[in-house]
Amino acid sequence: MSKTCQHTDILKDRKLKVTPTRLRLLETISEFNHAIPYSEIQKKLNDVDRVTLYRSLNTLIEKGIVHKASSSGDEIYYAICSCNCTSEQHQHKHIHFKCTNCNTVSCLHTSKPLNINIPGYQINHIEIEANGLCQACNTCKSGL
Amino acid sequence: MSKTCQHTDILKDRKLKVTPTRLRLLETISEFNHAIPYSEIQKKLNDVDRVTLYRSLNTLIEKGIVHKASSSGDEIYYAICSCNCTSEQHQHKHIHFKCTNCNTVSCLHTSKPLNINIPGYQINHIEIEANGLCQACNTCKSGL
DNA sequence: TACACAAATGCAACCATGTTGCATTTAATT
DNA sequence: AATTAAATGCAACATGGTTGCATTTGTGTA
Repeated sequence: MSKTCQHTDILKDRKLKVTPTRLRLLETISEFNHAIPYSEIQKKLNDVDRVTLYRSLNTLIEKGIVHKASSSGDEIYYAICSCNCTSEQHQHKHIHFKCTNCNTVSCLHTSKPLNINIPGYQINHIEIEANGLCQACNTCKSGL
Repeated sequence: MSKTCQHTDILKDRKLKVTPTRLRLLETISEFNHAIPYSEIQKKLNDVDRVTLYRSLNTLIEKGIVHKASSSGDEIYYAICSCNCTSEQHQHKHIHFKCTNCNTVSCLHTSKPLNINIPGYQINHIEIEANGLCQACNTCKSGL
């Protein structure tokens, strides 16, 4: 099954119309090897009105198809949800990691769920953002 | 020693001129019980040019006097650095917690440092943001 | 296949904030 | 009190979020 067909199904599953813009958006985000910065999305879809882009992105996020990654830094990054996300709630059990060397942002899935407990507090949601050296850059540097 | 004197010293320590705007900024941020949202700062210093506010905040952050807390949500929150932060690096070992009931953002210091290890990666910095119910709201709700 | 309708898009417009340059003012040192 | 580097205020521009509305388009149905 082609990537486009997969994306078509994803949209239909969420009762969204299958439009060229949405397909291009999904392709752009999923083709990118890591979480994609907004500027990159805009570059790839520069012929699309920015309001449409803004609304399309929001729709994909609302429907649990895409999520924001690493909003801390300069730019907002976006990534395809790997699983289980619905309109009701995004369920991400991963860290958003930014490599300070190659400047890529990626979603790192951890083996054991990160449990943080603070007496008296009820914690509903946790976001973790980290930076440092990614596997490739780290290997490279230590190898030389 | 008065609060203002303390702030004066903080500024002098970092070789910053002691100006009314900076003192008011520090007072505003430190008087607020929790991390203060930008809109609140602007409200308190509405007679100050927004560029000056922008630059003053940046200066305080650069000098390790103030840090951003919870940039994830709608607004950016600011808080006084509790310790050890320098121009070179902010050293925060705490979680930024947003209460979804009373909408306050606070810095929670954890007893044991949160260690996250991912094979192959070199992690230099970690930001943790959580939301849920703060101590006050949690007690309130469970008590009734 | 054509129609109808709700949804998606494009455009105009507005707002908040980030950012820079430059002229003016001011804090701190002599 | 004078000097000077730093801080401030203002103008201006850029980016991105957001809404309203008219137009276009995808999709289910007759």
